[in-house]
Amino acid sequence: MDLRRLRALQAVVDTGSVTAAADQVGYTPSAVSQHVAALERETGAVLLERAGRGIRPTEAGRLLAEHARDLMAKVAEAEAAISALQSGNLGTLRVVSFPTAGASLIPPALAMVRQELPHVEVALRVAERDDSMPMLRQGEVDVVVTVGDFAAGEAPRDGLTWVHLLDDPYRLVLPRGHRLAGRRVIDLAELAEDDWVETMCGVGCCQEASSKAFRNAGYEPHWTVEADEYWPAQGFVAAGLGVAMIPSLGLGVLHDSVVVRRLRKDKEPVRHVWAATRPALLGNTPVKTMLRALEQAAGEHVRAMRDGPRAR
Amino acid sequence: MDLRRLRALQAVVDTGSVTAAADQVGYTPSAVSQHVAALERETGAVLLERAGRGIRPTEAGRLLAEHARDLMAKVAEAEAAISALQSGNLGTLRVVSFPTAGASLIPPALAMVRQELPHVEVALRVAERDDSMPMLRQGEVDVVVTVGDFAAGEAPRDGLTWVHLLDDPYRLVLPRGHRLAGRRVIDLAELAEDDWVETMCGVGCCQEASSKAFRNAGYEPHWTVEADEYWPAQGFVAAGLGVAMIPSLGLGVLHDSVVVRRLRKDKEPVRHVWAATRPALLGNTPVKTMLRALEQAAGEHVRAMRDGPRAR
DNA sequence: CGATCGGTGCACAGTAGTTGCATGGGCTAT
DNA sequence: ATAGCCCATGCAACTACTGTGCACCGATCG
Repeated sequence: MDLRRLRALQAVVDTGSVTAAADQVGYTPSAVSQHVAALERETGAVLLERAGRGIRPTEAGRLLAEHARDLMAKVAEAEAAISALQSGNLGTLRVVSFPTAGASLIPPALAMVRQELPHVEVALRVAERDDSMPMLRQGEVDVVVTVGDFAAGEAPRDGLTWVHLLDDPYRLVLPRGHRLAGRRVIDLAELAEDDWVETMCGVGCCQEASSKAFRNAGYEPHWTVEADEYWPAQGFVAAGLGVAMIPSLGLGVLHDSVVVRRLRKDKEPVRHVWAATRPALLGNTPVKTMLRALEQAAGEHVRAMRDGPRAR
Repeated sequence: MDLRRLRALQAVVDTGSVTAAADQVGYTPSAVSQHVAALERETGAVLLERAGRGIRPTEAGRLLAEHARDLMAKVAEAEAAISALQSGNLGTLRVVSFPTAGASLIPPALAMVRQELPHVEVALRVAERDDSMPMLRQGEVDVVVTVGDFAAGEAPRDGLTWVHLLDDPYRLVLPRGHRLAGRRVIDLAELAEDDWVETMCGVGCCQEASSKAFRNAGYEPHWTVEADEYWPAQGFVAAGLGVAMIPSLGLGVLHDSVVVRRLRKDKEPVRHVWAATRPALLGNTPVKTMLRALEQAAGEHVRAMRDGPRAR
């Protein structure tokens, strides 16, 4: 059974004439007649009978035309659904991010997506890179926001599409009364004798940059307490348990009793924050929108860091 | 949008593999791949993405495949409906008959149809030939049972299909005490002086044969009362208002006080009773069944007339 | 690292679809 | 009654499409 034939039959039944049907569907009367003849061969039923110099649909013809109408409606429905999905009026966008981005980068980006594509459902999960990348490759999620060990412009050619979001610099967090609190820029070496609050953000892929910075400064810091997140870490600093080195994305909210200071530009450790997706999804409106939103949110974060009164 | 393509896509999404889908629908993997590619071109959506050495359907692919499943179900539904209609498990059979057949011929025929095709609706109307034939030609009804002015084997070539059912002989109906009531066969000429009960069955096309018989007998009968149907006419005869000539089909029920007698075979007027349908309907199971049933009912009526104890 | 598997692109063969034209039946106006 | 027109259909020719076979490429597995 062929949709064009059913369409032709439906037109014939609707108009009551082969010629008018031909006009309607843009064929010649001959083509319409042959389509109906083919349907009659396939179904074994007589669909039209001659009536005077025109034709009249039989009961079978009317019945099949009725079903054809149903089918056309279903086809239109399918097309509408696909085009809705294409334009982002439907579907689910599945995003995974690493924990810190989940606080400062994702919320504004998601807000933008939800505003632009209000009918898209967004499913957000938080996971480290070792978990999130396989999920992306296996098609369980559509967009991953993660820390990469490669700098901007050095995206790996691994079959995925990488979008550089920002280089997230580590900052020093000092208690308000710290001897270096008055300085705007601090060299890591100056803190060799201080106590340190350790921050274990999950499995520590984001620790690489910071530990390298300590190696370069020539000492291993003296850890006092270990915080499992960046916000409690601020509390430990405020309580005087030590100083901490925290990436700027982790400083979205600040404790009253701490100050944030930059490290010397040339020795400033950074986390390369990337978004990744599968190339097949680049035509996907929600994915495109999300990537755009992430870039914009990242840009705004960078601007806020540069201009912000608290140097965060 | 093409059903074959949707079918291919559905198979791919179901099996998760182009090759397996090709096996399922009986194509080569290349053909399936190209069908999906065509769908992607038409919809502008990516339906499949490569995953390892296989493929994985995208959200759009799954969505479209789901709609394809719906469509296939609708197509199967349409095919089932048509084949049900073909086999006579569906639909409406519209029959028109002349009044007398509506009493003796139609009921057993309809009973047979309803038994053989219990799901077919039957719409029965009663009309004279001048009304019923246009109805048949215009497609308002499917089968007409009527009195024809042509004998068996002389069906007109008028674009319709005619089936001879029976030659319905006129009978004499006499009151029990009539002077000729003891005879089995009567010559019409013997009743020249009797009073007659006239029977006007509608517009009187069925009167032709009887009036010709009177002309042949050489007299014009003396009409006393006019009955609009055959059953009341029996009542008039029973009441002694005269004798009547009534076709055998009109004698399905007999009044207690009348007797039925044959006319001389060579002068016996008959009504040619025919069924007609449009040739396009000859493939229609209900129509075929109805025609067969009518022939059978007619045969049984003829047998009953021949063997019946009351010579009707 | 070679072998194999799965998917895809390309050229070709076969088939189906579309058109234009001729035919035939049926209605209508003269 | 009849000529003319209209509508549907069959036929031949051309066109477009579809399916196949083969080669290629990337990915996986031994």
